[in-house]
Amino acid sequence: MEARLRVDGPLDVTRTLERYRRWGPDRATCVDAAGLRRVVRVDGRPHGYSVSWSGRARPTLVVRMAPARAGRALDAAVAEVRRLCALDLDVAGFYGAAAADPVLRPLTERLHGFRPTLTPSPFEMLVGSICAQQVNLAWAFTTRARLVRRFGTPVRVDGHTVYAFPEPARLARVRPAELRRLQFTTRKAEYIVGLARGIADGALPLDDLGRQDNDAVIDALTQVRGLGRWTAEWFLARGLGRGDVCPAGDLGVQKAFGHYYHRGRRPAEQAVRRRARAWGPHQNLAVHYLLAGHRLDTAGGG
DNA sequence: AGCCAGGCTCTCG
DNA sequence: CGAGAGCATGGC
Repeated sequence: MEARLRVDGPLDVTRTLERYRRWGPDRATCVDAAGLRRVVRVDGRPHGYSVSWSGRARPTLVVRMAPARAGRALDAAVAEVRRLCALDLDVAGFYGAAAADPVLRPLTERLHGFRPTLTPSPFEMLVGSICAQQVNLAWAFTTRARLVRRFGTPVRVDGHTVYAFPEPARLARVRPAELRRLQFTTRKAEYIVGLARGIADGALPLDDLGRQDNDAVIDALTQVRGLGRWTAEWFLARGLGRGDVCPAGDLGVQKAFGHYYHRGRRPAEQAVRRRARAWGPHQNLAVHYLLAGHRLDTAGGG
């Protein structure tokens, strides 16, 4: 059972999904030369699926699922893939706006078809962000991977074991001491369990956030212990796919801006915010390209 | 050895 | 309010 995705606008799938293999194999979103494997939940039931693609500039994406699965599960998988590849973002519009910009234009040429990956579920996005708070990204990846293997649901897909990301209800009944054993800090353990409980008991209706404006989302998220503005802005950018967002407090963003606009000196958050605001609805993509360009220019660092 | 990593909370002045 | 300490660990 399979579905084909029509891609509107440029898409370099391999480069877009590269972040899922940068720090080693990701057990929730498995990307290798064969393609992508993941698990989608429908009514709480996990369904494994795989994605392959061909063609570079305008690839065709094929989503496959075991034939016994209901059509609804395949639809859900297709919806996930649309998010993972950010197929609904206005990349062409960004390229048009960037054409007049001496910094962005070369980046759009070097990184043609590159898109941010939008995390399939709000909970997965927020837990990933908590893992990444303050520590280097390699360590963030390590702790997140431990959490996925310890509490996720294993599913066999094409001969590989892929883990469905743990649901809030599962992490809600974890004792923080169990997360400490995975080398989460006491604080982060409390944040993750607290967040999971808030979602599981309905106090924090994450799925409603998609209908609220940016400021309302930031207000709602920053009321949750462990979620600050940095986390909320990345949630808007990489969770909800909002275009008019710049996580200006992010260290990597500041270093990238410093590289391109301040002779290598890291600018203050407000300076980043001011510059980004001029890009209006394209801030998210502009930031994404600056981060990636900086990574290329510094040979994998930053 | 000591400082830094894609922060956040809590406590003080 | 704004500043500063503390968090826990890996990498350089």
